[in-house]
Amino acid sequence: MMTQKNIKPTDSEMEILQLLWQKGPSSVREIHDELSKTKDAGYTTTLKLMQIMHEKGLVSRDASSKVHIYTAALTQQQAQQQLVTKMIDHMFNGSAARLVMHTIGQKHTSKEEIALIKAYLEELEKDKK
Amino acid sequence: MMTQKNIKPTDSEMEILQLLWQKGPSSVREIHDELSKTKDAGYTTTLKLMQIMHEKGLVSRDASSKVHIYTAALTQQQAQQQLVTKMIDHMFNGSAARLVMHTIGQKHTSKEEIALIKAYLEELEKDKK
DNA sequence: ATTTATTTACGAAAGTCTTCGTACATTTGA
DNA sequence: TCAAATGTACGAAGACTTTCGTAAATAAAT
Repeated sequence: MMTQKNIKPTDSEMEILQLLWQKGPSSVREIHDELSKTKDAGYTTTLKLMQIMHEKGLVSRDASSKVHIYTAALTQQQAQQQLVTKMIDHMFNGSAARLVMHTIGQKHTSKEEIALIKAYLEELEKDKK
Repeated sequence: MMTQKNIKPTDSEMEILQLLWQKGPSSVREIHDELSKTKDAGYTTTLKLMQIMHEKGLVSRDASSKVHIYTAALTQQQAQQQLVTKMIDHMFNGSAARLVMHTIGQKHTSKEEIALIKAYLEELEKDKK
């Protein structure tokens, strides 16, 4: 059996996935209300997007009651994984280290954040020993 | 004066930008030959793409001779920056540390890569002291 | 000089994404 | 009960992307 086709969410679909991860299984209404805070689109637009996402297998839904409830079909982990991997391959020549160093090397990475990373690295080392 | 409109390259445009960064200023022919190694599209398709990229301001070109020479209008740095920033904002809740830890936490990040990152962090610390 | 090859310009088809209007079904509540 | 509100389904328009065929200009070759 082949692994689920690698469907790439569009930006709009991504916004909806974000909300589904954040709020858990939700109705179109709930997603739409949240979405309209930052975006200007009609209700049926959101509905249609979510229906298409369902066709694509990006979300599953429970249609047992009138108000259908949608659930993300990917974990946030999986989606992040795909994006990061693609980014490393295409933009950073396959080197995770380059991505990391590029990211850290930005001025808006705070001292606290760097400390976090360092702590994490040290944890890693401890485990390996 | 407002900063150059934030045009987002499509995936196809990104492929061409990659090649322009890699090979420097190039003709359509050069880009197309390289592109066809991994992709199957006609010459005029590549041409059209690059013309559109020119309209969008993603590339500049020298049309003084018959064979136009195209140059990326963004540095690779700038493009990486945009992508990484967007990713951090949208997928990692604004925390660069989370992106970094997620990236390192993948099994295909080798010991050598991790060592590189550690060395980099230590350099950073030295500079700050 | 004239044919051949290479290149740009242009337009249009096919595909995808986003948007919304309209129709129909179901629930709510007066 | 039956009108109003809310929800889903569907189709189609408009925008954008990708693709390529054809025509016209320029350069190269014989």
